[in-house]
Amino acid sequence: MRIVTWNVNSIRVRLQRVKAWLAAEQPDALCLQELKVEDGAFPHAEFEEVGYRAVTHGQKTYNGVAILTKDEPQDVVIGLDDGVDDSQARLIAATVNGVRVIGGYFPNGGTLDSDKYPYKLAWLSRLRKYLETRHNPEEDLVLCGDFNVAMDERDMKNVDKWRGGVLFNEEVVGRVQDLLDWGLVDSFRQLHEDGGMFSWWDYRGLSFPKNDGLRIDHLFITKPLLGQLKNVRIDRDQRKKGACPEGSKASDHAPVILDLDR
DNA sequence: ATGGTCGCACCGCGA
Repeated sequence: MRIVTWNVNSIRVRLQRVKAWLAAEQPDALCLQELKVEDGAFPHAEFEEVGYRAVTHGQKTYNGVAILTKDEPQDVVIGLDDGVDDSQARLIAATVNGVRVIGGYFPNGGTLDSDKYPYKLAWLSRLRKYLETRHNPEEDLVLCGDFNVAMDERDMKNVDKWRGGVLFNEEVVGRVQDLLDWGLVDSFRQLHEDGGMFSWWDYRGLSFPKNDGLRIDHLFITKPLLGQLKNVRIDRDQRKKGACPEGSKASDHAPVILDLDR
């Protein structure tokens, strides 16, 4: 079974690339972030052409998440659904072939002194509560997405550039560690002790050619899935411009691919 | 040469 997370930075701009990638890689579940489109304008028919259906939680201009599957997803839950007044579409969950898949576009946080930063901290705490109230660590569960948090100095090239910022500081690492402490394991780290492998490179400043990246896109799994953990890899080629004009532009994130023995 | 980007939507904001 193959489960993937990919921040596509606009599904409309990335449509041809994602379609071609789906046809080639055939994941069982693809979690998408930053759709930047309302649900009514999501290109369902395009994905049906390559054998996928989608459940979406979109909004205009910003954010937006979806799960694409071959088989019908079960028990779809939209958002954190915790009673908090929150207009930002950042979470979607569904059971796919017996695995609970939760895909999130975690808040970036802006800067430490912006009002977006406390929202990020609160959102991370709300997600921990979500796991506590709806799930238990004995389930077969994958929490994946663009976490906008790097967990370790190995997961960035230029530590001095990022340390203390919104993507890598004691506070946000602690909040994501709280998610792990609920009963999750970083599947990528489980199989790759070495660093230097990244999932996001800023569009600015020639970050990708310099490989000035961060590993902020994660697939966390519960312990019952550890025994089925086969492979995790980052498809770095998808950060590169493609050959065909229509699908040439790349997202600033690469897909991260989890393969389970099941 | 010490900068350098995207996407959206409307020219500024978010990343």
